[in-house]
Amino acid sequence: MQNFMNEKIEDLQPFWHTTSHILAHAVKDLYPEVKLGTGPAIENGFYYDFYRLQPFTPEDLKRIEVRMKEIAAAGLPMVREERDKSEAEEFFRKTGENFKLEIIKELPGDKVTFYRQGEFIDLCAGPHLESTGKVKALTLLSVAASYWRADEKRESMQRIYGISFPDQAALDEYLERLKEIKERDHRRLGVELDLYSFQDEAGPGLVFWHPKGAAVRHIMEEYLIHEQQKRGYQILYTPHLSDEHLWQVSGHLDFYRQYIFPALETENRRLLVKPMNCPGHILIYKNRLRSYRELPLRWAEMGTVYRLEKSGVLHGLLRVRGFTQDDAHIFCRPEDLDKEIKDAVSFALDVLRTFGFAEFEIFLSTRPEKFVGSEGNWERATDALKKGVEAVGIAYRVDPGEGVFYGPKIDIKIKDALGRSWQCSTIQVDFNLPERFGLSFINSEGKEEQPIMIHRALLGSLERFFGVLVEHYKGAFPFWLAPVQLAVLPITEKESDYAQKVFERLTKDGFRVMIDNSDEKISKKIRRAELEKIPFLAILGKREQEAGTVSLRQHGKGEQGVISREELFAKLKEFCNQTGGAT
RNA sequence: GCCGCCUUAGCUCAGUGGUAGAGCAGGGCAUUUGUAAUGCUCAGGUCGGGGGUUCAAAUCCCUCAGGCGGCUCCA
Repeated sequence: MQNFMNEKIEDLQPFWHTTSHILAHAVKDLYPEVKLGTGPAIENGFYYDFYRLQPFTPEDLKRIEVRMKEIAAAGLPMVREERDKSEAEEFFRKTGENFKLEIIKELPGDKVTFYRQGEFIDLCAGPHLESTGKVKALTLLSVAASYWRADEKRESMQRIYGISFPDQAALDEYLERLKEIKERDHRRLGVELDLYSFQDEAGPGLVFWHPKGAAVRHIMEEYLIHEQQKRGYQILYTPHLSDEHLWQVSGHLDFYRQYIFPALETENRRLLVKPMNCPGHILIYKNRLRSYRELPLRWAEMGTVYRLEKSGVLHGLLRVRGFTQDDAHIFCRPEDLDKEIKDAVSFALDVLRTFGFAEFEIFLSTRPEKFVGSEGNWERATDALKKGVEAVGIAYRVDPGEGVFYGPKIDIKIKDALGRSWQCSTIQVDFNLPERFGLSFINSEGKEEQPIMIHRALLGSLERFFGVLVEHYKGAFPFWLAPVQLAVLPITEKESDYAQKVFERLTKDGFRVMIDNSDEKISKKIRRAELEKIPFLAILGKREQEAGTVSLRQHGKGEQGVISREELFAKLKEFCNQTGGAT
């Protein structure tokens, strides 16, 4: 989950922190045997970690919440107390709080601070509210496991999450937002709108695109391919399997092994399913001698890759095991780098805007501690990236040392309709692979020179981006993307011939149209089509048939009046060209 | 992968030891309808798979799979 009203978060931190103490207080009251971990404020609320053998049940949470409300209502003052470390250690030894003891031992200095509210005392640096009474509205949200000190070898704690506010209205607003997030969840909408599925029989993290989801994906792909071709990219296809040797040369077997599916043994080879597209593109590059005259080469592939993600991290379409990247690799001369980067950045933004996103966060990640290539090259590449970002006129942030070992990169995140951000585009300079594969071209002096390689994905993974789109539009895709753009709804059987005529004409014109010939009342047909979030409905009754018109209805907007068929075709044509935020 | 929870009809969910239920969706019939749910009727489940306890298991236990919430991870 992302920030809830950015501007408020800082103010609410002590607030949430205090509520986490109230949580711990309540838990100790009700379950004295529980041992306390830590309980900070987080981006959206707070949590507290507890060590307890039995899991907390939903009923437990209810009891705890009731007790918390009592503690809050009691208006206990939060008293800060300074203690000698030895005294504090003695205290926690007596109370058996071994996790607190562990923390104290690692704290610098010989004083520590406690916060006391009524009978409850906790080791804490603060700051806190002056009284528990400030917390007027609170709720517990969930309980989940966590490792003590985030170490999977240590004790498993139970982490209780909650949130609180100074008034009930703010809490209600927050819960409303949670509800909204749930309603937009692409996993729910994927089922409701029959877009895609996962199949137990096939395995986790593998996407089955149903006709409607596939229709959207196909439009996305066609659009991307077309835009790339307009910008001098060429399309490649590379095999899904290739010899293990290739992955040894690329280095993936060394540092990416845990994500590669086990090898397929065939005859005298061991084949790996590709987790990346780059080595394949490189083989094509190396297939013959390259001249500086043909650079830059911009090679793109809708490249489907498979990565063995741990089962616990899979999440709908956002984290899968098989996905398709809108991948491209640009091989260029060092002197072309600036232009190629600049073009790639503005290309990425164009594409993201087309899909309806208007707000971006751009990150420039620079050289990490461990790196390959020369410092001079890194500097030049980082400089090129910087210029590329500056050219598009959007503020960006530098993440020092966050680059990958093989080169600096630019990441672009989009903000969706709820203000949540999602990582999409990435533009990375690579000093590693050209070296490993010994790439070269013949320069104008007839000498061999190493090309610079840029990895670039615009949407990232089609699956993931599709999931984000579903949530962004709440399943109501804009006209140009909608799997069904218009539904023809005859009012009675008597209009079915006319309806068929309209349906066929629109279909022939290339629109994605369905016709509802079911034996239902028109209001039922409309309801069904509205629930499917079809952008336009053409309702045809006796009057329309006689006049050769259609009664048009737009999703979410209701009746749009009666228009002629020609007007309808013209209108739909126009809508086709409306990308970006338009419906 | 780890911890916890969950898995009953296509979907959403009742049913806690005595051999399965509702609404929606689907099929059929009637109805021919004017902008978000016409009525009647039928069909649909080896209760996620396997094993165990018991006279008897959707229900209790074990195990596997999948999902969910987190943790960790996401060069």
